[in-house]
Amino acid sequence: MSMQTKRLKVLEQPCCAPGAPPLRPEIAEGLARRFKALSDPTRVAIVNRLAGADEVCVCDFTLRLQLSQPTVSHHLRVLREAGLIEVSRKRGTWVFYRLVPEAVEQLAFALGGAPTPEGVLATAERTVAW
Amino acid sequence: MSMQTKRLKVLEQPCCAPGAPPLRPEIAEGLARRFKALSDPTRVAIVNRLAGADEVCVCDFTLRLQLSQPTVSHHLRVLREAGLIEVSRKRGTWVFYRLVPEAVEQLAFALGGAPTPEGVLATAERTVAW
DNA sequence: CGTTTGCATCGACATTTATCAATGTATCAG
DNA sequence: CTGATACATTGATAAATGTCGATGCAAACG
Repeated sequence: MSMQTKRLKVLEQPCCAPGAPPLRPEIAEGLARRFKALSDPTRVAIVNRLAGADEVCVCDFTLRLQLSQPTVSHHLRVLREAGLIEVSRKRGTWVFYRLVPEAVEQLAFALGGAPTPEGVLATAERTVAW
Repeated sequence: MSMQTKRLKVLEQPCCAPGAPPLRPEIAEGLARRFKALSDPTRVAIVNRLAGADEVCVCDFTLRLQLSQPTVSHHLRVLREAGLIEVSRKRGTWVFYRLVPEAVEQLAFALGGAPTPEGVLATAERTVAW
């Protein structure tokens, strides 16, 4: 057993979909902390970009996003400390980040989303009937 | 055709699950705005309570939450303006709020959660295998 | 009518947050 | 070793946010 024990600190129960059971305060706090990591458009864009690739170089973000390099670094830190992303690799002076799919899944599950079969996909043909 | 045309302003595509397509900036902003509504423990607790009942009186929140009445009213306003909750009924001086399930589903879907068949349930036996 | 009750709004305040310039720190190229 | 590059950290600042007391307002009660 290599040190690969997956730690899942918080929240494995739905909270916000109809029928959800009452939440203990600390669970609500943990959820709020993760939602806060996604409460900024730049960070949503970062997560979205990471969702479309295996890993992305920080330099990619500093190029695309119209923000200073420290600001980008700040947003990456917030997402990292929320457990939504992690450093996947360092090559020379480059740093690559990747998504932590389990963390995103937990949030989706908390919101009542059924666990996706493969954790992948969910294409756009669910363009909603309304 | 009664006035029941459902308006779904924003975001009907996944954003943050592996394989998600690139997001237009305004979509990322709309998502961030809704996540921000859930970025506070009190508001998560409110949504959670609303998820467990058809409707809940404001007086119920002011009693349970350890906060002043104006503060509770503030949080309800934030959630309401985010489209996550709405006033369901007014009886005398009482005001009742209810969840807007479609709004929560949208967020779950954006995070890669498969659309729940009935919009209900998602029990706790998905206590994760880890 | 006046009073009470439940909730919203306003004004004030302390804390947090997003942002940038400046600086620190590895890593690579010469 | 020297310089350059990529990223992180620090410090500062303006804006946003959570909180509360005071006030406003509409509905019910007497």
